[in-house]
Amino acid sequence: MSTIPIKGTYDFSKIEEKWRTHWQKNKVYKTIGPGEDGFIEGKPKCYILDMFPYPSGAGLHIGHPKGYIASDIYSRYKRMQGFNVLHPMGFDSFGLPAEQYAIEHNVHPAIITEENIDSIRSQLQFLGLSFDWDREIATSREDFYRWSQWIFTQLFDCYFDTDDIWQDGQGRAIHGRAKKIEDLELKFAEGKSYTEADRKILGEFADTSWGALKTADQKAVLNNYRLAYQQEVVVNWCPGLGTVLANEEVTNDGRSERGDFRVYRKPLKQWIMRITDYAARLLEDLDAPLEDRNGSPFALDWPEPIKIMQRNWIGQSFGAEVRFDIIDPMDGEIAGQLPVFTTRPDTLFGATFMVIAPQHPLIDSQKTSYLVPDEWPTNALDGWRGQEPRLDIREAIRKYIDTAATEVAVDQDKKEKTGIFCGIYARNPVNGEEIPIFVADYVSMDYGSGAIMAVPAHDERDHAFALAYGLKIVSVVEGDGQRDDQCYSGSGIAINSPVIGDSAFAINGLKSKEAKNKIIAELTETGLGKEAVHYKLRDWIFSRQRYWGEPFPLATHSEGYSITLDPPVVLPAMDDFRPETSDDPSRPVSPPLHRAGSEWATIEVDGETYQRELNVMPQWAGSCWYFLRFIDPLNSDVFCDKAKEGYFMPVDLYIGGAEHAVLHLLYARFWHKVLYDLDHISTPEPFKKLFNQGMITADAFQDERGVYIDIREVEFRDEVPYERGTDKKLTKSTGKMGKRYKNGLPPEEIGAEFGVDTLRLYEMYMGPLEASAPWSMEGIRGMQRFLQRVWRNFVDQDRLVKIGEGIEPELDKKLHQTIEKVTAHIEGLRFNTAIAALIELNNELVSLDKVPEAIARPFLQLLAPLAPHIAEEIWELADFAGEGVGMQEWPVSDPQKLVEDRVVLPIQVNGKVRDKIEVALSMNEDEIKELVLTLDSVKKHVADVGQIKRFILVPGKIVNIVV
RNA sequence: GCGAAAGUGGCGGAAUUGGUAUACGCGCUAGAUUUAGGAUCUAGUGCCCGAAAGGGCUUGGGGGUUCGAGUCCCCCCUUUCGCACCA
Repeated sequence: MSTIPIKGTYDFSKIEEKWRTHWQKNKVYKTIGPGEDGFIEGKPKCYILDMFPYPSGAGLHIGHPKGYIASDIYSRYKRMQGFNVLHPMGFDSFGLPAEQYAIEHNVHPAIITEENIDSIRSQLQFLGLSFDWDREIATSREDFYRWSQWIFTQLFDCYFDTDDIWQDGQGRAIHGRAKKIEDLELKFAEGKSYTEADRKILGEFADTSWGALKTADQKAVLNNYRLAYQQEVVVNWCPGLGTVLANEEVTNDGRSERGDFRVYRKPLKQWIMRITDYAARLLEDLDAPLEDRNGSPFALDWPEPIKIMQRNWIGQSFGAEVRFDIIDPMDGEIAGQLPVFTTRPDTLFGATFMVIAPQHPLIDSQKTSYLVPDEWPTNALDGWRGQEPRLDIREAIRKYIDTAATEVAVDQDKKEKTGIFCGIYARNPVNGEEIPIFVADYVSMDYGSGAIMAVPAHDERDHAFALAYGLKIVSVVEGDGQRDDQCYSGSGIAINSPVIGDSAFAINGLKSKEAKNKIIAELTETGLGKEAVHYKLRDWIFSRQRYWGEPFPLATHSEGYSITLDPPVVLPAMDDFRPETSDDPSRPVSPPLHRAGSEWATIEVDGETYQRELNVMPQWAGSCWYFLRFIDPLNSDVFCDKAKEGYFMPVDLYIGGAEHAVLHLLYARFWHKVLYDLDHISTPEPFKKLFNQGMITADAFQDERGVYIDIREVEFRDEVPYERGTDKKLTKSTGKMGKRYKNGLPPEEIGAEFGVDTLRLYEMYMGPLEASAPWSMEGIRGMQRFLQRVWRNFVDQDRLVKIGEGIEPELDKKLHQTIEKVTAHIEGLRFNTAIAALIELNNELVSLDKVPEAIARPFLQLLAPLAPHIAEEIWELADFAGEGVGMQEWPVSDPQKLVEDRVVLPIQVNGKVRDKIEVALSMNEDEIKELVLTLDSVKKHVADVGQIKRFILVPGKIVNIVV
């Protein structure tokens, strides 16, 4: 085990230590941007970004840096190609993980976060990653989060003008853009009319002109437009964590992803981001030809599966909004209208009932729209009365609503449909038929209008409900594979619908698509509905009831409206930063900043008293824009200098895990577009090329109680795993590397045993970067052997380089083929095959006494991005000129030397390889045919020439004789 | 249920537009060198039959297109990931 350093052997730890120190001390990888000393005008840039880590207390294991190694190789390669590479690193240090860790270890997050950052930074430096550490940022530092707060004020002080259709440099028409809220105020002052939502808020002042409104009422209207707005919404309240969670932070069985506590639905006033306004643009720009403000075109080069996930998440669907008249059960008059969204307007004639969500205002007894009669209508079937048919109707509905409301946020596997009749009927606009309205929890308030028209013959859910409640099923579409007793949700031909002459909605006999168009046209004509587009995407709840996050730069007036405060709003130092947790979902919500005291919470602005906002922002806030701060991290005047931003953006390569496929990437794109609309930045999208690296998986071992045993405590006897020194047999499983599974190894441990260059190479050699692959302690030795062989090929026992003159033409050809391959493979992020090509070339060098200089230089250059320490060391020993191999120009292959003049041609008979011949590439078909037919191996299978049906020659590739 | 990705030796994996399947590495076998080696070097290594020459088979399974299929088309199986009453 002991490595006695024999003179001249490859002493990786000394070499790596030496170069690591050299790079850091001399700031070799410092990036110089526009306006800074030494900036070279006209030098092309390349912005290579990693998804920054949160500074966990556990530190990094060897699985973490896979993506960082990849981006480092690419960065070093691009530098050698003459690019001004920006390759920064920072820390996502606000948020739950840091706070939870602080709570567990009873240390203040402000302290533990910086400690963790220090240790992770040194881990990253140990790996020889070429970050420019002068640009380090951390989202929890005041000089960073003041700008997160500033961006929030931008979102607060703007609105999305849907009516503005504008053109980008490509001439593409874009619908809607963010504008300053003052523009909207001006429009109102000039007489812009209020929307229905505005009027609702204004109540008795709905007809008052803008100028005559009180400030509070004006602000209340503006809240309807701001991209960051406040609203009481039903949220996922997790008393166990003492905070609200985003939908995506809640698991399928209604528990918190972090901590595994129960989550409840609770109405709460929250700050929300109006991301839905950007749904169409976020969707469109995934594939659109884009252009930055310097006129350079680009398009998103993202993995298709990630684009698909984003498309699904945004969930655009086309259809129609149809308004059904509601009939007041008391007097039979039309009491209002119930708008529904449907993707199948062609099935309107099959709508036999309607369903509304439990939160729908029609059945909210507190609202004026409440229409539930005081008795069960006589024509209501018994089965329509729900679980407790004896209850009177209002009581029964109230009970049903209550149950639905308190139920765990997401209810899985709840296939059987429940619901109850509301006692109210609606009139189908296309045929005047009166149909009952049910309330059921399979319809949710936050999609569409919270109400649906139910077409049991052609919708699975409606079908199930109709069967359970004995409702009419009318088939109106006839299509392939349809069965009488089942619902048919495909398209086909309209049936059981009016024929021409009977109705304006005559669609009988039309194909589904035509029927849709006709219905939509007619609905629009008659004012009963219109074409509509809906999105699954919801607005983004932005408040967290925690301590360790950005405070909102907001304060609230006693009349209820909020104003922005100038950042920074410094997070108050608090000894007790813990959230108030409990098991009781009904306890009032009180964020930790409550305890900062009224001295902090109360603030005076222009002689008026305001209360500071006590929620903080979610962890996403910092990661929505951190890549912009890297460009200009020390600027204290603006979040990012415009000239620098214009030079470095967009990010050319963004490497990170696929777990951020939707949320982080969608949120960051959203903020970016707002900043773009407000002309703070120059690109409509932040990340040009995205790449998701795969995981490194590892075996994990559990004892019979299911307790994980540290992999270092596992030993194998006859291939059976045991806990070291005991008779305890263990069971093996394979999966994610992590602290939980006790199967993660720290990079320092592997680096000390095998060397950092070896570790880097092995992680890249394990397979394609995007794939997951299992760690193997045997496999890594192969890479160590490779580097040892490189060392021995170049350096002798006395630590003298073995570099010579001259070069064999065959080896020269091999060199140029290798340059060609390595360049293409690194460019395509296929490092595994790049390394394989280098191994092949290196194996050719083993038999030589001296490596020709004409090979040595380019070989070390090709190796430098992958294994930088050893490459630098040999380059220095060889006394090659320049400031190190990493500063050399990337080698270029000579196309002349790549040309093959002779080629081995496989000879097939009936598709089976029977022989191989080496021929000059210049030989023509007749010559080859003549030659091939003289071969014994061919004669054996081709009795006589007359049998040959076809003679196929693919020049330079293959010969196939068909007999 | 919907959507996506993947399935190649004992193992990790390679293979532009269909054109020598198994590059490269691990492991294994034999030999060399060495006091020793988890060092190094050389040779071999997909599977089956065969002493050999040689032959047959092989990219999850089954069909198809083609002179020729890991690659294209259809059906099925398995694994992983994402979404999930979205009207």
